[in-house]
Amino acid sequence: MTKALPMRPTVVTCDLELPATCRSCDARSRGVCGAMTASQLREINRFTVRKELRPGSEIHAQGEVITSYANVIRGVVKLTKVLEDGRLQIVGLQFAPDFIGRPFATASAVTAEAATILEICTVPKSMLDRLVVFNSKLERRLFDQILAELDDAREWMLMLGRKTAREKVASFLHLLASHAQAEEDGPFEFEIPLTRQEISDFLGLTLETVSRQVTALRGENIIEVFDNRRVIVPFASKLAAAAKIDKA
Amino acid sequence: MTKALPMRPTVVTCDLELPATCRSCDARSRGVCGAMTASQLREINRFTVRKELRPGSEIHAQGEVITSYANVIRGVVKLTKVLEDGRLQIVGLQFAPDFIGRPFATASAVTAEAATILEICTVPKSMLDRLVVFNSKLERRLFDQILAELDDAREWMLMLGRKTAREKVASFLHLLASHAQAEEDGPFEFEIPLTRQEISDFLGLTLETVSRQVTALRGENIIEVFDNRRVIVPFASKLAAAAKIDKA
DNA sequence: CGATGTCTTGAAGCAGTTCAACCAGGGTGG
DNA sequence: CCACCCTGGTTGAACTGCTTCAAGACATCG
Repeated sequence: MTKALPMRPTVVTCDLELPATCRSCDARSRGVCGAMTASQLREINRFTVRKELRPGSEIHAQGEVITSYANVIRGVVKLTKVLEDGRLQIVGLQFAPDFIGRPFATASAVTAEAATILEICTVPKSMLDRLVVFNSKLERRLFDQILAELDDAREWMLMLGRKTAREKVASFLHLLASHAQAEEDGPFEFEIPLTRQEISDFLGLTLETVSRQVTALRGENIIEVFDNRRVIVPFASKLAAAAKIDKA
Repeated sequence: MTKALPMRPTVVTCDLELPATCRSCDARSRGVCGAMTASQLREINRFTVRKELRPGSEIHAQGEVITSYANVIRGVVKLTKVLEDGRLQIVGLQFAPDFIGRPFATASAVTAEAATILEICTVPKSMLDRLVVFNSKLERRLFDQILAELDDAREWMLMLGRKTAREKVASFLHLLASHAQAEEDGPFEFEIPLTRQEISDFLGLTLETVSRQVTALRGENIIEVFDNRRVIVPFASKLAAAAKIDKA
């Protein structure tokens, strides 16, 4: 897999050798691309495609054959499952620089869809599958990502099965808050990337209940809300308490 | 993995070279041990410990440091998470020959506990962690197991968030049924390995609701029940319909 | 035999759903 | 520029599916 470069004997990693699109990309430092050498990135870069998607557009559907993977560059992806009668549940949310796609599987068990304006970097499945075989570091990164998704899924099972509507909404806001900034108890602000309907599909509630609980949390000064989407959390600890986050 | 003949000098895999305990073990054919050579199994076998646990005894607790992995030989393991006030949710069920333990993590995010009389084969974490580095086939098996657990977790998220009590109970019975036998629509029988309380902890219900729904399903001739634990399903398709199993 | 644990059944209560009305912002076109 | 509609959100009132509380059935066990 190592690829020789024009007139340079030693293989070294240098930003200048990186593809232009990779240089400033978050996926290289914190995502799966960080497991690849400059030469591998240059190789793979010839097949990657950057895409910008509008909210609601589908990346792949439940049951569909997967032909490519992708990395989230900017925006939020929602993973959903539906019953035949149309009942829908969001089973995962992915933020930059998360990896989209189930390694080794041919068909997807979930629908992946842009929740916000979304920028992704797609790569043909066959390409990455081949690379994984030789690059154990890359396989390990993918493994770590899936393990994190499993931990998240189980955390949400606890939320779905045992928390009240109020706790569910607080848990959701806490999740977004923890993505918006690192731990610390000062006041801070973030944007909700989902509609009330989508939040309810994530929490196993109705949109009316979500709306009522947001209003309730606002009434208790646990959050402030502007323009329906912008949230200010004066004390992260109060939000965490309302969410009954489990300390594992 | 190629299997060979007696009286040869080269290192090949032969049942006779296998540790006695491994010879008839299901984990070797269908579980992670299948990814190891006879010599690796002999090596690792010096550190493995077979244990028989009674229902309710703990394998490891939520937040506890993990020092060993294990394989389920016989029985059922439940993975649980609890909130501080004691509310509990089962977030995973493991059957033979599943692997117990989160690779690479130092602490467990869940409690693992015997749900039935349980036989497991434990191995020190450091031992297996070292082996994984050199055996990519083994890593791949672990990866596949985790991917299956993720798919299960998401399936259950849909159930927890969007199904009715009746559908939840039917889904649970369907899950057990599919473990008891392969697909086919004839009548068949299996045993429920959990108490009503545990079923409710799995489905996000109360034990009373579970009891009522079991009674209701029995009244509709979708299932027959003997001694509270033994179930006969006359038509698997009727159970699947009641469970609203999603076709992905 | 009482004691204990698991399960069932009944009746009352309530958290969250359902149905419906209304509000605010943002196009769009006459 | 205003009337119009459309989408997303809020709020109210009635309803209901599940929970809660309570009692009783059944089996096992010292």
